[in-house]
Amino acid sequence: MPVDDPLKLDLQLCFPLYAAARAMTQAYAPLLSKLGLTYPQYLVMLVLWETDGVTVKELGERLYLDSGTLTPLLKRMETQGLVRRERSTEDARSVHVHLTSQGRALRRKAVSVPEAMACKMGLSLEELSRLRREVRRLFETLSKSQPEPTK
Amino acid sequence: MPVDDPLKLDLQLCFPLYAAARAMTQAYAPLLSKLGLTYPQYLVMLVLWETDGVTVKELGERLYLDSGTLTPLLKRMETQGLVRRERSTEDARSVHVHLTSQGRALRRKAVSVPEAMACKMGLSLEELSRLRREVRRLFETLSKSQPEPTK
DNA sequence: GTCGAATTGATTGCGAGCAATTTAATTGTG
DNA sequence: CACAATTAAATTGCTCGCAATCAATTCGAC
Repeated sequence: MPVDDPLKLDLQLCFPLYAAARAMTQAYAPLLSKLGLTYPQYLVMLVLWETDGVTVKELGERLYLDSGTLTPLLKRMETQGLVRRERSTEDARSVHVHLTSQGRALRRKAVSVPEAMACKMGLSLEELSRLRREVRRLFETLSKSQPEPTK
Repeated sequence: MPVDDPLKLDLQLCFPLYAAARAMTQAYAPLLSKLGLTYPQYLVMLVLWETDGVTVKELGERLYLDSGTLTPLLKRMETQGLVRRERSTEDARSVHVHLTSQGRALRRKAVSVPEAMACKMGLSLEELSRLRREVRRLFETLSKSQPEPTK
């Protein structure tokens, strides 16, 4: 098998990306479990702490997740007492997600999470921001390569 | 809410990483579905094309996946006729995974995948290799921050 | 105003991921 | 040899993630 085997080189970027993303959620786990959250649930809370009362659709647009993922996830969070789901009165198709007082209160326990993670990643601020920019660019390119059906 | 809110900054590296990894597997999907593979299954095939007959444990070490993920995945691949699972004769605890002739043949259809993906990612070779190095470093740091129980 | 198209969530079904436990086999220690 | 500790897979149970489909609602052209 040649050294420059394309099926070997292929393990180069995509696989590390895949492995790093999983390692990242695993690194979050011990921090978030103290808050009773998983990583995707934490992402939902980040959006809600910033903008309470968004619809499921808006949540999906911000997190790039669809209702098939969000609906059951939000139901679990509702059972936990972190959020309330309310169907809109103006447009009965949409559902708004509101923080409960418990959900708002959880924010105070979450403020230490980002620093703890930054520490675990062991990158300088410049490295972190450069890597972020590059990964985001890759994400955008990949997103566009998945052409949504032009209506 | 202050502009430098840590819970806002937090969306900066981890979330793009998480989103990019998902976008990446979605970009693979149309290419791999022609081969009847999912992305994790493709990873298993990459290892087997390189080293046929590895054990489940070795597969797990290379892909950072445990038997809880691999066992059902390999069973599906066995049902598809791509691999054969055989319990070792020397050590009946371990299971070796072998390619079938069909699994070996699939390699020819897979050789075009890496280039197609490289195209979708739209990065130069230098960008690609730099990003790979950085993501891999991040992965290694994160892995170490998850101390395996020292026995 | 009415009817067809579009939009929003919910549902279903399946394939990962992973923690925790279980089972079976092997190793090491006395 | 005996038996405790270790190891490798498998199993269980839960949470994503997403494609495909469905139901309810709203929009828009007429």
